[in-house]
Amino acid sequence: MAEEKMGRRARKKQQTRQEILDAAVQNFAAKGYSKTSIADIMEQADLGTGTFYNYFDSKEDVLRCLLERLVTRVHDALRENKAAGKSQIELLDIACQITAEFLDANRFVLPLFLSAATMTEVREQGENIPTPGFKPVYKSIIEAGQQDGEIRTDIPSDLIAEMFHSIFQAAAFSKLKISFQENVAMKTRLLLDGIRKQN
Amino acid sequence: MAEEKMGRRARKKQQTRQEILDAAVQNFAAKGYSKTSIADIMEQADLGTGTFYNYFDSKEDVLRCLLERLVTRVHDALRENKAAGKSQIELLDIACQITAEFLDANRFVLPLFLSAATMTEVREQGENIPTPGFKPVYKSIIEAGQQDGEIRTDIPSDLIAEMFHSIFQAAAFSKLKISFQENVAMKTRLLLDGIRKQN
Amino acid sequence: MAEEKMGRRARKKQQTRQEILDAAVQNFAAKGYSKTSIADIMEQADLGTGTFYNYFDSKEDVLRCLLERLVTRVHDALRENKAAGKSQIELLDIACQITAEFLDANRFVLPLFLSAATMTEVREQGENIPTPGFKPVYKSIIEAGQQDGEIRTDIPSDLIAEMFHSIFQAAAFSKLKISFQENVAMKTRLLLDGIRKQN
Amino acid sequence: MAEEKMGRRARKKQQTRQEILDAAVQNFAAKGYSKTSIADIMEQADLGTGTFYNYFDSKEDVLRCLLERLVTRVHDALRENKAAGKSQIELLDIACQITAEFLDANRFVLPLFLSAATMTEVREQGENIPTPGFKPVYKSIIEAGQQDGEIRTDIPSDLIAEMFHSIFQAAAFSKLKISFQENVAMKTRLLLDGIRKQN
DNA sequence: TATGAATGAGGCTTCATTCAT
DNA sequence: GATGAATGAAGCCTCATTCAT
Repeated sequence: MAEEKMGRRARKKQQTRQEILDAAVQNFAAKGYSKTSIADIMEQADLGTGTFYNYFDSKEDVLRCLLERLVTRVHDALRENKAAGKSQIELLDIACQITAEFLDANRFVLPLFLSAATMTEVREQGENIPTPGFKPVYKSIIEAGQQDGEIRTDIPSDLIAEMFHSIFQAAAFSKLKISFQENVAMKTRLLLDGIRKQN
Repeated sequence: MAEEKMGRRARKKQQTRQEILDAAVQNFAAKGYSKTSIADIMEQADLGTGTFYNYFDSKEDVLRCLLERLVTRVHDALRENKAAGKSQIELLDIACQITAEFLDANRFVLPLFLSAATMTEVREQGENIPTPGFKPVYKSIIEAGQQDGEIRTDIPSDLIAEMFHSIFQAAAFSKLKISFQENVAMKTRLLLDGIRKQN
Repeated sequence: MAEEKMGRRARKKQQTRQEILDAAVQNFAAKGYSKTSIADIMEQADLGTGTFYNYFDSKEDVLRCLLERLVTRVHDALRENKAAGKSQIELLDIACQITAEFLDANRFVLPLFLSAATMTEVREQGENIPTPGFKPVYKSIIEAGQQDGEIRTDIPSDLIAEMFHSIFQAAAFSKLKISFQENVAMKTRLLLDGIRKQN
Repeated sequence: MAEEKMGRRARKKQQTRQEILDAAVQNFAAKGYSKTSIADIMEQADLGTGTFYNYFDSKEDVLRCLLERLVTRVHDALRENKAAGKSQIELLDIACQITAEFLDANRFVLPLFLSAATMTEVREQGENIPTPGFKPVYKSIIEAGQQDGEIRTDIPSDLIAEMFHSIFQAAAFSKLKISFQENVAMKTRLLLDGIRKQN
């Protein structure tokens, strides 16, 4: 890692940046993105307002960072688990589980995720914020499953991937009194049964 | 209907109100809720800014109206179609179709629907704006299906209803190049297959 | 009186005007002048907003009317009582009593009276709203008293008149738990003792 | 004093705050409280509009500050002068003189003082803005005088204190062409003669 | 005469961003 | 790098006033 090579200076900088991100996350989670001001964030971080701009370009920049971070971590976690020779359906199940675990521990980003689309400039319909690589992970597993004959092929892989994506949305806003992870687990079961190739 | 009895004055008033709603809808659809100012709306409606407040209490009030209207219409449309003696699964299919049609014609409200949660005060996680009766419609059909033995009972009806709800979210943000209604149709197929009781 | 000669038309008009004044008075008394909108007044009067302008030029016009009315009535009441051959000091006492009675029954105008100065355009320092004839009444009695040798002459009559005026202000804002009229009575006693010519 | 210990930054901040207060005072004096906008104040202060909110919560907050400041200063000035063994009547005379001097140098606050009642919500009749300690000072001198047998006891001290208070109001709005301080002096003489115990 | 919808100027307030220290 | 005062555009909302019916 580069971290070890960084001087004290650079390490301190990283740390401050992290503190700002943490503060942002807490505020976003508590009040929502648009109701959170940069002053709010920096006060929480116990830093001067102006300092913000030494680390980020804008409030939106923070959001972008948070989302990227989320995606990256999920992506990595999944890659590790794809190793063993499980069936694709099993892999999807595991993927959902890992994602759920991560989101459960970082619940706040999901609202961000969802609101991302609405809070910024006009984008091409349904384009919202990039979130590079979140759906692709799922998509690639699904396509492998379709080639293996495990998964139905009458529905495009993209579309199925979107359904997996929506599981987390649906669970995030669920009114049910079960845990987030259980919630995701049950929804995953429904979906897995729906996509399994019928003989 | 009262409409016939209304004087010219009242009719004009209704019409203006509608024009404002339309203008709001166009702006919300184009720029999102929070990026739309009341001035934007009223300029689009070709009315003075202050006139807005002869019809609505606040921007949030407009949103509330739009959502209510959406829910009411969908609800009504569904009730009409529940008449014939179709199976519950078939009913769900029809319900999704009708909802999709409505949303397709009123696409803009879906972003609203989603962003509703984030634009106001903090609410209990997943509470967002009431949207009375949207999910309940689906839930009641599902429960009927569970009693008839058509639909699996190992997953709570609420949770299944949430998945139906999320179909529309997922379709709204879809990046695929197929039509919204087709998109919903395919996702519905996946879900219906997933909830069907296995023999 | 002209009232008897007025046709039904004119009588109705007078009555409407009065209703508006009453409504204004109630609102001013309850919320203060600047927090009262013309819409408030006209709603209270159960009339359309626009109707206001058939009777008054502006909100300030209403205030002017109310003050004029107050002054006129007090003035008249005093004139009637000045008849009998009382001493000037006694007359002043009576004058205060009548004024207090009137103000007690029309309490709301006093705040108006006081705020009048601040709520309108810039006026020469201490000019505020005309209030024609309120102080003059007192002043003329005082001057008569000075000529009769009842009242001290080392203080200008104007200045004494102002002190009488201020009695009502002081009583209006009094925090004491006695009645307004008693309050005025005691303050009057102080002042009368202060202006009496010492032998 | 903390002032000496303040850094340059803090000192500048205090100064800016003062400049805003001064600008407010000038505007209030010229146009009255409610006709003065925050933009007016800040333009006079040659600062951006938004800057106002770095120093005050609202326009009403400014008013509160000004009144507090007035009261505090008068209070202090009086305390110093109470030292020497003057009679209570003499003390009252001095008190009026000092107050008049202060108000003469800060004329603007008097209109504030008076208009305070009308510019905010309805308050209990005669409650207006706190103005803590203005009347109490006078009241305590009066009560001492009553105990010493200098001042008449048939009128409550509160009520007499209110009369002293009203002297400044009456003088502020006076139409006479004499100076404010002379005006107060004469009115004070009237009142002192009125409250003196008759043998 | 009565109406009340329409108006738009103007008030208050928030906040992302800059910049001198 | 850190600071936080200053900024001013922009948003929301109120309201006296007009005018067509």
